[in-house]
Amino acid sequence: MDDRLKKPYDPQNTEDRIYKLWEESGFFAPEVRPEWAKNSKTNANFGKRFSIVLPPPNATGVLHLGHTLEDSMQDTMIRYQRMQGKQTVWIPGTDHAAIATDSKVTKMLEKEGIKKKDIGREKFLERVNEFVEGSRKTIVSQLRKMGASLDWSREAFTFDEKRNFAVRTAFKQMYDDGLIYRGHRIVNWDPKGQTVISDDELVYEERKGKFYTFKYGPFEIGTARPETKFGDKYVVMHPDDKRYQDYTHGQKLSLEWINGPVEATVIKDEMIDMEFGTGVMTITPWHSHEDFALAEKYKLDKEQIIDPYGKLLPVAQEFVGMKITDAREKIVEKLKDKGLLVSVDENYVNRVATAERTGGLIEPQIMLQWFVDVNKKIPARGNKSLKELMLEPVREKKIKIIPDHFKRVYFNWIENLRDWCISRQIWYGHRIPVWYKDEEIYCGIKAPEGSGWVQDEDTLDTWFSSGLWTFSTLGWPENTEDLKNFHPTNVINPGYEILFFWVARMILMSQYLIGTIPFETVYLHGILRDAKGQKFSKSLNNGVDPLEVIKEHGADALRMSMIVGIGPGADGKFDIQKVKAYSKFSNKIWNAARFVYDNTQDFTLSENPKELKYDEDDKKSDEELRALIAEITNEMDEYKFYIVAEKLYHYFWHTFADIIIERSKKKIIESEKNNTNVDSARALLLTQLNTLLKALHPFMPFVTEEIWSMHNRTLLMTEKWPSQEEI
RNA sequence: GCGCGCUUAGCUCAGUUGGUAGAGCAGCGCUUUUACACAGCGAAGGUCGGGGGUUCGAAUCCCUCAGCGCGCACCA
Repeated sequence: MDDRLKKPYDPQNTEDRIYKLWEESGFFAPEVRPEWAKNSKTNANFGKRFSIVLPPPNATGVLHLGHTLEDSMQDTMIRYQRMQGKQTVWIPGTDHAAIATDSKVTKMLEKEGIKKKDIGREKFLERVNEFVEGSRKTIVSQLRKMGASLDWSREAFTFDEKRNFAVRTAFKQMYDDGLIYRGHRIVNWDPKGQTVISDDELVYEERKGKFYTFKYGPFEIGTARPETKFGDKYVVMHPDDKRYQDYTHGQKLSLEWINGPVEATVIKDEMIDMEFGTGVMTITPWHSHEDFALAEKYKLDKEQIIDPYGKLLPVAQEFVGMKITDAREKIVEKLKDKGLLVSVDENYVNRVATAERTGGLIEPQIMLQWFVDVNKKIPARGNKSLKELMLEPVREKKIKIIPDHFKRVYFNWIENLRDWCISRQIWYGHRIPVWYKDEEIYCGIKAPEGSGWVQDEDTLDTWFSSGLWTFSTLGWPENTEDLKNFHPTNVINPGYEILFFWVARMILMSQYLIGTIPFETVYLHGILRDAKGQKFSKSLNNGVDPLEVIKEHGADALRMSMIVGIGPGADGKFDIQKVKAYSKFSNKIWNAARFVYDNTQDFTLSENPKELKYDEDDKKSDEELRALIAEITNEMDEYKFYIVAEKLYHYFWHTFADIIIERSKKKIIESEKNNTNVDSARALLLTQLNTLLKALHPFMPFVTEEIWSMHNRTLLMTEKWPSQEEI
């Protein structure tokens, strides 16, 4: 017996060694394959391929437990498919996460007393790159610790040379097709981050504030934001509101307002909720999405009140230059003095929009920005719009979303989708490939010839480059072998919280740029929470370092705890007890192997197992395992890993160990007394163990590989997944 | 307001097309027998949120009520 087996299983002294073995074998890459897999006679899946791209972790930090959930699932998928004889590739990479990284490095510099603007764009970007490279290295080493069989030769970064080329190519094509346009639109301005952000990057928060009611000529109007009201010269009410039936649409009224008399125009529109407040409101088109829409509808004037720093403009007259937060009470005071304040509700709960990354309070502004038109018909794509290109494959089931109910959420989002604002006023990111010279505009993959051209200062929304990920990692826009072989990818495995951010954008980009779906299956996972069900967060200080868990309990145990009992789309709770339980299971497998190997010394399995004469009990056990294999193979194909893992656990422990091993003990003892032949019992033990090691390998790769290595020269990783007939 | 999900053992959660309910932890009892004592084995524990319906049969399908959670939109 191998000496290693004499002690309990020790993951810490095993895992790194095994990982090195795998990596050096070259089998993570699709080009390197075992002989049986290269042969159409021995491989039922000959010629089939299977690819996954890793959702690239943000290069803003280290991996947390949430990532290990994804890593465990995807490695299980890819190892299973590899053992099925398919040519598999799982592509690693990291995401530059433009705005998140930019704001993180900005904060780091601030701690050093350095202001971004003082060191300039170039120096700042040097610092960012340095930081990102550090994070990337950490992330890569953590993925190795998890046992992830990623093809490192294909590692990509959303902001490396090749991906930058892909981004410029994509941008130009969309620009030429009129899908990307520059225009003055109302956008979400983050005064803190000094950049625009997309609708999806908003986080709404409930805040208690004051709700004021003012006299506005013959009306009473309500507002939570008096500081925006200077320019208000349109007063809106519902056409069916009997209280105001004496006023007509377009009627002009002179009235006294904050800084003197104004001429107000009556607008009648059904957008008004008669039940809310007094049923009358004034509008501020420059600083409200809804008011903007109304102003567009009736071609009303729009006036800017607040500047990008959150200060009042000259329209505010005596309040000019004041911060809006400081001005608010003073404006109310003035209105009160003028006798225009009717009432103040102190307990008003307002939902305010904040920026996801900086926490800044969003101020809608009309600004010149770049947008992706989601409604424009595209002749090259059957006259469909991007919206339709996103809807179609999911509707027609070319893309399957697991769990199924998320497709309704997806449809709901697309139906309400507005044009996607893609320009950002930050330095870190893909620079917009557009140049200006006087009145001329040039969009191209390379800078235009000639002097005097100035490139657009803005960078792109990080999701623009992530949207290309399934094919930019495979070499697009070059028509590479990888692209031909591995796109569309088979499955993508992100958390449901990035269904819109990422999954939808990948479908958009792939459908439009290459005319195919990016993946066949979207397996959404949930959020991993702590044992109490709280989100992991810095403020709660409930973070758990995956490396510590691996060090103490082993990667296999952590992986199992991430898979068993966590259904698709369901949030999981991290409980160290669960990890401990699967660490015991690792040891159980180890000890069972010890027993089997101990009792099968000088015994080799017959080439033709069918010659074996099992007794009734053993025959039953043999059939039971075959049935289990058939069952779990189907379930693996249906991405039901959480069920398979549990079944294997249960079979190994309560059938193989409790029944088969125990029964064989009796037989072996008896045979020693009576000198009978127990080869069939030994054969059953060895066959069952081998089969179970193979079946467990995608879930618990380290312990299974280590045991396998004691009696086999091949790598378990490249063994053939057991089939019912071949056991 | 629109939509989605959840409610199963003391706790945290699984349960694939409807066919006598499962795991981990906790608790209880037993055990050093040729794998395994930081272990193993065994027993116990559930009217599957309430009510109604379809069915030979429902945790599973339909209706309804209640509680919890989430997403989207609006909030002048």
